[in-house]
Amino acid sequence: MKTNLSELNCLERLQDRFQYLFEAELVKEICDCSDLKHIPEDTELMHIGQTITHMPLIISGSIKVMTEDDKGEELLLYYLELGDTCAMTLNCCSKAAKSIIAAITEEPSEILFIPVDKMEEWMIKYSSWRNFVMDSYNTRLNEMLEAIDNLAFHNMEERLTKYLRDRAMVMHKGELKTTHYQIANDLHSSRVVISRHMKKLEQEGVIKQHRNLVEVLEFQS
DNA sequence: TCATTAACACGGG
DNA sequence: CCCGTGTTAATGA
Repeated sequence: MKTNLSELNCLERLQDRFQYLFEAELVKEICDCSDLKHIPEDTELMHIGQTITHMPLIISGSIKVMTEDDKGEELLLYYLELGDTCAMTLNCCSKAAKSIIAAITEEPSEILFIPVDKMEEWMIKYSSWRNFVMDSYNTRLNEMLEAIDNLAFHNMEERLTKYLRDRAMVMHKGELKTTHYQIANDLHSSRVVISRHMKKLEQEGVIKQHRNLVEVLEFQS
């Protein structure tokens, strides 16, 4: 049976996505005080230094979370998908904290924005919310460790392969609409190096290349 | 040895 | 013509 999600209202959509995660009253409360937004792809939701006022909850689509060095060079940390939230926003309830990461939509996404001052209240009120926040911390910490591991122990070719597979996984398809330059930017590398490794990966049969398109071959969701 | 930067050629839209 | 891609040469870590 197919459900046309775009015709459901906010409460129904929340129940559809989170009924097994949150108590019914919490779902209702989330619905009452938060804002569901449709965001086009490649939109910067948050930049470094921006004050955090809302926490995002991903209903559909995906977001890439990047860090930045002092020269403004970027590095991909991890992706956020359905049901994920950004752990960086979780520790700043009622404080005017500033973001240390940038968040950009990878594809058109629907995101629920929850005011941060609700977080503390719900932490006390709902055990499902506490568990959700704890799980998010855990998941994000593991992903950060994985990102560090990648940087420290793997060369560019391994990083590139992992990057392509991860990205195909997030998009749920093997075709990635991207350019060598964008990949170089995400991996904090140069296009020359990416072009060289991409060529090699193509010869090895890992990927197939077209202009503005990369096919990740041995991809499985 | 491998990454980066700059520079150039080629081809498609 | 502009952009994405392939390649080389020089330099650095």
